[in-house]
Amino acid sequence: MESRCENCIVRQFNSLRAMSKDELKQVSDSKTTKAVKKGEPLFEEGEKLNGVYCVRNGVSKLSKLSANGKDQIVKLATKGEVLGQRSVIAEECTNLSAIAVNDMEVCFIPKESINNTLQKNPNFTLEVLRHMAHDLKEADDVIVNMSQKTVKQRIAEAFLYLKNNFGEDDEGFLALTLSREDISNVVGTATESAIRIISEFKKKGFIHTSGKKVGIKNERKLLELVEGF
Amino acid sequence: MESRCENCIVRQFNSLRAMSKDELKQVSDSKTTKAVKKGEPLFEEGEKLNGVYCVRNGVSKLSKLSANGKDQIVKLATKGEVLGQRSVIAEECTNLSAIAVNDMEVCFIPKESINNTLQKNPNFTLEVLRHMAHDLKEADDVIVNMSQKTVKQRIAEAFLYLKNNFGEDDEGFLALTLSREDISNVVGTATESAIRIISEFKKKGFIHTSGKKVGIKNERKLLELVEGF
DNA sequence: TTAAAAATATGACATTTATCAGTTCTTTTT
DNA sequence: AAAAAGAACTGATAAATGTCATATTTTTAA
Repeated sequence: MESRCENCIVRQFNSLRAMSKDELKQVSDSKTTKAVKKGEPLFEEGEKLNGVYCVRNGVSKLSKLSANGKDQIVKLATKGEVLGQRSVIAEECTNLSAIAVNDMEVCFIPKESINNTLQKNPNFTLEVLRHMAHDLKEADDVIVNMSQKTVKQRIAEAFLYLKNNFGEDDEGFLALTLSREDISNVVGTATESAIRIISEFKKKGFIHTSGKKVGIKNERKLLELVEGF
Repeated sequence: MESRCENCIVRQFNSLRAMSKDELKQVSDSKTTKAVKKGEPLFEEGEKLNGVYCVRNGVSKLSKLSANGKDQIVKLATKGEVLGQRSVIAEECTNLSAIAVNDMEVCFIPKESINNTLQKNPNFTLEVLRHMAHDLKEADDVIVNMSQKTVKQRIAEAFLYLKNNFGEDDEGFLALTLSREDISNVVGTATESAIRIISEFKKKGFIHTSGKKVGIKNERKLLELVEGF
């Protein structure tokens, strides 16, 4: 397993690629690698972060607890994504919890390394800015989906999203397996409602399931549903 | 009316305050001031923007058209806010429309001035980044509200938001008057549903109205409602 | 391997929200 | 000032979603 950031492939996907050799060396020297087991938190809502987490492997859900006691999953972050950036930059406590959806391997980079580069290397700052601009656009889209689409449409969309972003395994099941509860927390609905709609999709032949695993059988039908028939 | 950015008070509220004197001079020389009447667009979803808009006066709604033909208002931007930043930075078309809610005065700043400074002045870039980090956090909160709160709670919250961010007039009405349709587009519901709930609030003595105008009578009750009794 | 716990699933029912049709009030235009 | 257009409002009803109770299956731990 390669442990120098300079040689890490993951870096190609995130803003760290805009760092100079020296800066990268410094990050590499100060970083620590950490294994996080499924279900364990990287950090929790309200914590003050002393650095950011670069995901090498596995998937993390970023969620926020609502007043009614339910978690809302705002984003699923995978290989290459950097978590905690927002709160390190704004120097605030995190507004989100990050919990491993499956076993993960992450690198923790102390905020000093980040802040230092932010102040000295405009290219890096600009790169981070571009990423954040992208995240903001995605967040706007989520807002519109949440408020204008039905639960059925949101679940159909979630399955298509999972296929496009995480792919399928050999047997044609979605590579990222989420519990029914996680699915309901992604689309913002009651777990029972999510289960019911999943059953309906199964009956209609849009998907097939095996335990928690879900496979897409009729992508076109799901797409039509999302678009509103 | 002062027309040099160097002396513009509005600048204190946004990232332009991190510009150097020279940079500000350049922005001031290249900017154009524009009056936008109530209901007119600053720009529309899908357009390619050649610069950003700095709001001097008035309020703009940032919205996105959903598949079912309804607008979702994602944000209300007022004095001091800079619009179009996200799409200029990401070099993409806007994902949102900006329409004047009341008569506005805005300055258009060509993207060259912005991009130029972004590449040369890390302080400015960092300042923009901080603002965007803040916007992203707010967007996350909106996602959670949209998916976890009832329409009633969202409307109560909207009124409190309007009071806190735009204040009240001499007679105790909310200073920013929105049509019932705009309110329903902010909270993501049918206009009739919004009207019905506004009537209910009136009956219960939480608010009072006069035409379109809404005044908050019992802030505590509204707050309790938002928190879930 | 078995018992216990947790997750998934389904039914019955309550609540919330959307839709449609129509009325009244306000604003704009003539 | 009257006519026309657009908002605001209300009622009836349908559809979507949440809640609670309970059964079944799967996973975990003893």
